[in-house]
Amino acid sequence: MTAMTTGNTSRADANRRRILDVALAELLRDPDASMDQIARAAGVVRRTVYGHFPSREALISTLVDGAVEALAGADARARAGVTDPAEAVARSVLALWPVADRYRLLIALAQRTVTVQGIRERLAPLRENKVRLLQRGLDEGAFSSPLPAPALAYVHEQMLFAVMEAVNDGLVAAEEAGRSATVAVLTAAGVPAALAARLVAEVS
Amino acid sequence: MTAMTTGNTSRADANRRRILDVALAELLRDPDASMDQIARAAGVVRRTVYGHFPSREALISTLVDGAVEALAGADARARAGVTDPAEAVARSVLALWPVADRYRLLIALAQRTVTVQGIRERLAPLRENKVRLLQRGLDEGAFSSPLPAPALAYVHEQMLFAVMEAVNDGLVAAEEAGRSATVAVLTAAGVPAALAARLVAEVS
DNA sequence: GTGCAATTGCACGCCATTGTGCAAGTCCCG
DNA sequence: CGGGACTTGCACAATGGCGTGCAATTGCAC
Repeated sequence: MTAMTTGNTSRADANRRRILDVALAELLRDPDASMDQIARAAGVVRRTVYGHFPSREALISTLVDGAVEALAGADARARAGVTDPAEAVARSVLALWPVADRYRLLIALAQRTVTVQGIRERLAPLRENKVRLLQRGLDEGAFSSPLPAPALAYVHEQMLFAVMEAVNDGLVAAEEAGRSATVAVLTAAGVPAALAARLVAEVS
Repeated sequence: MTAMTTGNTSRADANRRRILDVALAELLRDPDASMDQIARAAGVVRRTVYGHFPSREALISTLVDGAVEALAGADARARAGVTDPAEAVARSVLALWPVADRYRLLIALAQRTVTVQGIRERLAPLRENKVRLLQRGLDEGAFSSPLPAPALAYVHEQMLFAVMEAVNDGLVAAEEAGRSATVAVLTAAGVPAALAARLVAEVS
């Protein structure tokens, strides 16, 4: 059992992956889900989870690492070589949307003050990129808001969360959600609604 | 001790009030704050809290009741006799802002799936009013959004939460926050930024 | 000042959860 | 068909929270 650290059997690998997958879903449903709930949902006994992850903290931390990597990657790829702030935001949000949806749990966890050490910290670089982009847009007059760029970044994040909730509650169609959210975010940044809609239509 | 239910001594009343106040602050800092944390913060022993509230649930429920009442009252008063949708939203948000800030804990609690029975339910009437207002604005062309009115309501709520966070983190000045948040909300609803700013300046 | 309500300071019992230990299984690779 | 990696099924100790009981104490009001 201690040898699981080498973890190279197919069975063990599959289990580990499934535990992570299920944990994501389960923690999304309830951020306080116990190890037992997660284990059962993964079709495994609690003891087995501890074979793969030394602690609850470690399990969540692994989840966070994966999420941060996926988010940062998607954002970087989407914005590569784009100079227009509005278009950059549009591409970024469109690309981030599915990833953020999958890892939505993080947003929920990051909102709670008491959680895994440093979720916010690990997301900070990503956020800083966004703040810089927004600042540039405000400076160039592409955006317009009474809020300073960092606050606007908060607002954008929360807006995504809100739209995800709306999808969850059946208020918005899943296929449309990404585009709608992007238009909404641009609009909130002061881009005229018509322009935002056109831009998103072109880009996606 | 059982007689505390009649609760008419000034001392008991003061304590009860202080417990509620402190609980609000403490639960805001950490939604999972224990009864002991709350009691200590209120300068009282845990046992005393149970003298005033039969359970943790009851304590929070009392908090929720107060919040819902305050919010509903402020909203109704602010919108009385206002017909223009944009102006109604502006007045509503401006009036709701300080109350929502005080009871911000609720938003945090309402976001968590597992909490006190029916926070969402008790806030539902307030939300429905807002949805109707947004719908009317969309119909009349005052607002513009790819999101349906109920989803837009979610977005507005989350935006307020985001701005409160921004204030908390020192990104926005507290005195400006209410107006800024209102402009941001109107902008997100598709009201041109300049118009939103002017409207808020007139109204506040 | 005295009396009564309120508060305190223990004492419980209960329950959920976390993390570990260990022996007996099970599965699959070679 | 072995044999080693993985899993299971207990059992355990340690926290830590909730809600309650009761005797002793405090403090306000009258």
